[in-house]
Amino acid sequence: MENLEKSTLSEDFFPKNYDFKVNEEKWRKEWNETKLYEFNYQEGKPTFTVDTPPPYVSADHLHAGHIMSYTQAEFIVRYKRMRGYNVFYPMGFDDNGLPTERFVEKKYKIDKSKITKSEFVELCLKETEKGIETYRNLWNSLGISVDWSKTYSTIAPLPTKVSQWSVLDLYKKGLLYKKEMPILWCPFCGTAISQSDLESKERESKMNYIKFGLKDGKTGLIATTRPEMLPACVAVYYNPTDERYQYLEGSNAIVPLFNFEVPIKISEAVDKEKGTGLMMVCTWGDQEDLEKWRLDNLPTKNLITEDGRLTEIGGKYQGMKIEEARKAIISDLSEGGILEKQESIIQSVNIHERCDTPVEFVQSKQWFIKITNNKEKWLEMGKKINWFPSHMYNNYEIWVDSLKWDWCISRQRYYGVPFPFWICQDCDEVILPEEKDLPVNPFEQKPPFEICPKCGSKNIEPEKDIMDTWATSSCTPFLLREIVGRPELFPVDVRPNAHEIIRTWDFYSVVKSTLHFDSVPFKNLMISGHGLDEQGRKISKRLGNYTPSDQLVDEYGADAIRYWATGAGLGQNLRFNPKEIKKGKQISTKLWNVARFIMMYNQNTVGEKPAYECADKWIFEEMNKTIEEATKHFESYEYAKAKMAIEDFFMSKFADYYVEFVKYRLNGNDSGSKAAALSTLKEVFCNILKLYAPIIPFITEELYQYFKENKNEKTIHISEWPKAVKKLEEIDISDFDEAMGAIDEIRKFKSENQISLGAEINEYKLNSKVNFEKYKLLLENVGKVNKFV
RNA sequence: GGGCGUAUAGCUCAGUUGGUUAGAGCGUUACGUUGACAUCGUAAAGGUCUCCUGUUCGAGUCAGGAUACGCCCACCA
Repeated sequence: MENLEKSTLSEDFFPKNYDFKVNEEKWRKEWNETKLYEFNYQEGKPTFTVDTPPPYVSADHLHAGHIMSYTQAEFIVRYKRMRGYNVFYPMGFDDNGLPTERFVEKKYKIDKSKITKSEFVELCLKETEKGIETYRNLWNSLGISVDWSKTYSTIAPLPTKVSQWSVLDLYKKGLLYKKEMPILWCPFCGTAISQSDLESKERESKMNYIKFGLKDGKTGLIATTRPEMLPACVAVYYNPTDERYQYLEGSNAIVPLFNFEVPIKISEAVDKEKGTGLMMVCTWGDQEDLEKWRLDNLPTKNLITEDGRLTEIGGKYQGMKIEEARKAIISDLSEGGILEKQESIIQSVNIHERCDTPVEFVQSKQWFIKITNNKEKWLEMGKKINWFPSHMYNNYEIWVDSLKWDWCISRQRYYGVPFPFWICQDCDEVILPEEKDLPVNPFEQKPPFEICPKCGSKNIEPEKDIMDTWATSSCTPFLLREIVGRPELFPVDVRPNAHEIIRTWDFYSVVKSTLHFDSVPFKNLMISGHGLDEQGRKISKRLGNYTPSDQLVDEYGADAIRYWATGAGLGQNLRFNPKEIKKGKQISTKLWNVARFIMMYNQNTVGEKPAYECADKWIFEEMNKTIEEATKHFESYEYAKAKMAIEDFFMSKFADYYVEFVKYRLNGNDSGSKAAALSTLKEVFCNILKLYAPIIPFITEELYQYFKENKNEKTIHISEWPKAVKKLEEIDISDFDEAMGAIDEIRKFKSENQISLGAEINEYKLNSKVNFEKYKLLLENVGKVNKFV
């Protein structure tokens, strides 16, 4: 049968093939120009605020893992936008502090002694700019729907103001204090660090058994991996129930090589089985040393300098680096016959996560936020947040339980937000700015008083430390509202991030919002997994096991990559998989071709009264189920399940069956039936596009232009999310699955007898039970059977 | 050492509150199509649902235990 309509579907009107490069570029441009994602507060419209992680600017290694975690959150954002929320989704950049400095140091191989502070900061700023640009380009090409007009960087004036306000407020509340005490120190980075900056790493080490002089000329063995700590030894301990050492009670031990006496003490905490049961305590070799030192008020011997060398306490080893001193001391012990034996062991040591250097305990004066006295509160607040997936709360709880230190937020670095404080050098009085004067740069601005209000001294200096990166980024939940001046945007609705920053960004945000406002920082927390390479290894810069993101987008297109990102359930790791990406492309192609098919017949039915049939009702009902299911899954952040539901409907029901069911009607002469088929096709397909829109925004936008009902509507992305609607209640399709079964039977028969599905057969004897009267037309036409016998 | 997660076809994963013969996609094989579809269809092969014990009329699903892998934390005399 000849079809005039078909010939009118010109290449200009609807191209045969979908060109993702051209289309994605077109819509990218359009969305940017029309400021589609720009947030403008509207009275009465519900808001949805997203506190997306401000990434570090070390953006030269963006890979599929980054794409994965950001797009997974973005699916939800797009869904919410279509649900009618006024979405506030600004992007930020964490561009200050140690991560940026380390990045710049590595990239330019900087020797810090040969560069001035301002030159260094200059480089940091330059790299920051470049990093932001890289991110912005990639995010834009992926269709991440952030509002670029509200972009912040943590070192800009407003975020600085908020961070400074935060420490000022905490100081006034007595929750921020400066104190000199043993702290965690990174000798490589030359700064204090916090417990959350630690990682542990296994390494080979030697357990040294060293002879200590005891009373009555006896000797006792002490096992240690850190013999270089000997000069800082302040006591020796044994367990009070250890019979081997009872006779030592109240006596002293002589530290070998250095020949000074230390008291011998008892403690239940000493494990008789470990080492030799005799334990030396130094200031400070490990956590246990610190405990004993605190508990028993032991004296302090500062052995380690800020650059990781021995102080004058080290005697002849003074000035040596820790590793050097260890070797030298072992060698001397050995020569003197004081080293009984050495054993190789695997030891796990705490290292600084930014540089892998083993950390030290150093006596230093730092700023701390009180957190260890408040664990119950952090747990209580953590429970008020909805965790997706819920078991991720465990990570949080374990972290809170393991807290040993107050949160050290001061860093001895260059590039970051300064504390808004001046310090009287004579009496240590902290001089505060007025809140209204924030942000302040104490290095450039004068303090509000020239004279110390406490002691009258004129010797006032700016606080020279800067804030830790988490001390500033933990303010984002109450920074966002400041960006647009809308107090009601706090607490934010959702924070999406990967699980490795639960103990930092998430925990510290809870701390700050609690201490300032007694509120949770965010209502929902959406935790993503990691991107893995094809072998299942974590994607990392070091392994180089990834294709750069821009190359991925170029090769496959944004929709296809986004499609891949739906592959892992929330919180699960996802392997990079080119086949899944190609599948994404396939879905696009299928959508395109279905659209093309519908458009071929999309003429000359205007004004016809549609006469709906069973197949129409069936596909509407299936659609309703799909809408309900997909909506339920999106509501609980289960984008992967939503995608599966949508796909099953589109591929297996709509394209495989319904489209086949209506071909004969579209080509036939029953204008009412044809109009019904066409309007059903269009309506259902339009809803399919909407359901897919959060996941593959480009092709759905392109096709929506052909199928939207309201021609004034510019974009699918703020169109209304589909609703399940009751339709065609007068039609009974309770036996429709029987008709489907009959069609399957005919298809199978043809295939088994090597007959083309398109070929007509004269006679067929149906085995399936079916209401033949009712489905005669459908069966004859879809099965292409002339006569059933 | 403690906690959490994962374990289903060659690969990637679904499997709702326990209920016939455990599914999909990709891959493989055979055949057929190629007038919306650089496709598509029909079928075949492929699983002791990691293992053990239990609860039950009935367990991939629930309980207890084990193993492997991943992650978090602790230990680091």
